[in-house]
Amino acid sequence: MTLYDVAREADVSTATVSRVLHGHDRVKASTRQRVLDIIEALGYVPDGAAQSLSRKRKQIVGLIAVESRGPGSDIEQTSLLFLEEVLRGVESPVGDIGWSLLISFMVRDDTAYARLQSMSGKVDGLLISEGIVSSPELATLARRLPIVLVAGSPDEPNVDVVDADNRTGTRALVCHLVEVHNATRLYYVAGPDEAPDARARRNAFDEELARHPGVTACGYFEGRFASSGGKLAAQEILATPRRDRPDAVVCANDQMAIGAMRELQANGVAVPTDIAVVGFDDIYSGALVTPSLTTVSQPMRLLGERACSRLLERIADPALPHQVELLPTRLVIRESCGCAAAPAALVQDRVQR
Amino acid sequence: MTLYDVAREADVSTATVSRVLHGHDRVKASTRQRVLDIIEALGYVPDGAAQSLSRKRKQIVGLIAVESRGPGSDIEQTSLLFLEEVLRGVESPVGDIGWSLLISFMVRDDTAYARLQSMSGKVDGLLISEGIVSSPELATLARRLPIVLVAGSPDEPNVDVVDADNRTGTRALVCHLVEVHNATRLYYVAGPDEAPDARARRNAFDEELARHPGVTACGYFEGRFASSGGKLAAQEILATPRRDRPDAVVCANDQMAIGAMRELQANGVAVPTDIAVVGFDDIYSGALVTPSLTTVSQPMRLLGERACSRLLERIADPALPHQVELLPTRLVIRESCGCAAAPAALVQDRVQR
DNA sequence: CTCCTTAGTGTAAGCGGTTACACGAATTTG
DNA sequence: CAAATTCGTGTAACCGCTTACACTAAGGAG
Repeated sequence: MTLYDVAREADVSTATVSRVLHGHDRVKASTRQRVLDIIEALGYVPDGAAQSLSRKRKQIVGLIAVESRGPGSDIEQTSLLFLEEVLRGVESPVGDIGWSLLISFMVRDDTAYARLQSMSGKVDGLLISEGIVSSPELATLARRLPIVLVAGSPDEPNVDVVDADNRTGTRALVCHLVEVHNATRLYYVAGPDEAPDARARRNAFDEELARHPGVTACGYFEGRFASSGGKLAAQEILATPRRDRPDAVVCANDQMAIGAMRELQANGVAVPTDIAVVGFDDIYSGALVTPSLTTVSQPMRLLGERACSRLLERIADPALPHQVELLPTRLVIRESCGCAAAPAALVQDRVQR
Repeated sequence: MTLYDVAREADVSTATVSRVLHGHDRVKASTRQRVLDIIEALGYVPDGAAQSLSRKRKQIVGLIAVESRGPGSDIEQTSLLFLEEVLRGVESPVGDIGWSLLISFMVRDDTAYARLQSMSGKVDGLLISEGIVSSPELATLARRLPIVLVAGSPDEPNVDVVDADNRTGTRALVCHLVEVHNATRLYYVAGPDEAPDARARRNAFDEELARHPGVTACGYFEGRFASSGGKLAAQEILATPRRDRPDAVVCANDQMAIGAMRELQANGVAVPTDIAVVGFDDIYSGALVTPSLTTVSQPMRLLGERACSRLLERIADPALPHQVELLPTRLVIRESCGCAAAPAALVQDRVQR
């Protein structure tokens, strides 16, 4: 079932069928109708590969999702909830113009670059959700096709970056703990250092702390973004004498915050009375736990949407200057920071720069 | 940067380059090396569209995800958590053989069929996650390319179906409530009737009830799979006189169960003491709420994996007989059914058929 | 030393569309 | 009414890769 079959059947040339298919040129109404009828009758659908080849445009964008299977970070806990929202965001601009989305999960290993290469042959542009390949490799790729980093480190040349404003979000959160709840001893549960957003959040934590004399970081723990990491951090805290314990535990994501909170509670520490716990991401579960989790909300869907739009712009015009776009985050005050069980209203804080 | 450029540079024919690229034929070692060096130096990557066209195989499978934006079912609550796991399951067999995954979100509307058609031109086979198009349309599609229904109604001809065993799971759950907790008045919060799994669960609920004389369904509510639906159902229950209330509320998914539970609790009804509440799906949040949610776990990742493998098999051999495969579900007993806060161990119940 | 294999490589015909260009017919213009 | 447009359509090259087939050179068998 090809264009030729349709053309023969309708007794026209393939050019005419193609014209009918795309409404481009002027085709006599009667011819058009005849061709359309044949197409309908034959159930003809154009072959995407042939179209891509001929148009020199695949009309496909690729999305690389990181599949972290590292020890201590199982799938459920890591990127779950994050990817799906981003995905929907991405699909929206892509679908609007009739393009498609090719997705691939990759582990950060030595096969990643090869797989990326092969993927790069099948798409017009790439959305990479994190630094799964080294910087030089990325640069090589970027020379061949447009690349937008989603939540990546903003220091790559030749790529665009769209990210949530981890810095401002984290600082607002810390500021809230210090200024509203008078926390003076903060404990930080970080994400893996190779994740750019984990680094950004941790740096912002330090930065904000530096702005408040008398407030100290009384401990760090690298929890790898898994709830088990939060649990381990909590155990470390529980192992210290009561008076050396922090006032508040700031976690680089919600899963770890939930893990930490539960472990503290299971050992008789009241949250937030004894120790406050806060997270980052605003996952669905955060609103359900007791006490409900104070956190920072990332516009995940918007993240996907903006990244994809940017990519499409760049595909359309590769000469565009490269940009870094930071999307605003929003402080979500709930109970685990020590605030009263507030009405569902979400409070918006602002940090001074 | 095409195959021809490489061929010219290496002073061989395109055929030889192609052979080197795929290791198929015997190529002299020295030639091979020279070609590989040139490829490396030029950073050549084969064009996917051209390969697809030439091979008559796109090496791409499509996944259609339902995007329900209907009233009362926002995105977060509906398929969240479901899709992502399935996705990862699907990607695994696909990635193993170097194929790709094309994904599209679709709303069930009048454009769906057209979009599906267009998608069908870009892939070798389709994974459809629900009945987003009518049965005859599906049949037409299935005539042109292999289709596997993920969690679909098993009565389609010409398509394969892979689904979780909603029936057995639901029956085990109901059986548990009745036999262990002596529930006699059950209230059912259903999903939207157009969703095949919603229908399957509801039917199983009725079926199991019929097996227990003296046990009655004291109410139904269609909650559209959103937690707000659970809330509304709970309000309906709260509006009835205390003695007319159910012993247990069985929800077609966890989000609704959580919604119902919170609304009941907010109005002074103790769960599970006054009324038990159970769900379906075993989402991450279910373990975190208080009381923790008794539910049925679906092997979502396996679902994706099996569906995809089946599709690949069918693409390889279209003559294969069509099959329906039901994947086992697992009863997850926690607290919300009335069981004591058990150790983390998960209990496996079994229902007699 | 001829004939037959086999290794190694090239030629060129597709794969299924798109589209620049060409061309006759119909229509408009002066 | 001839010339200039405009309309409607066909011809065929091209997109980049794969692969059947053909061919040469070298090695082995008789």
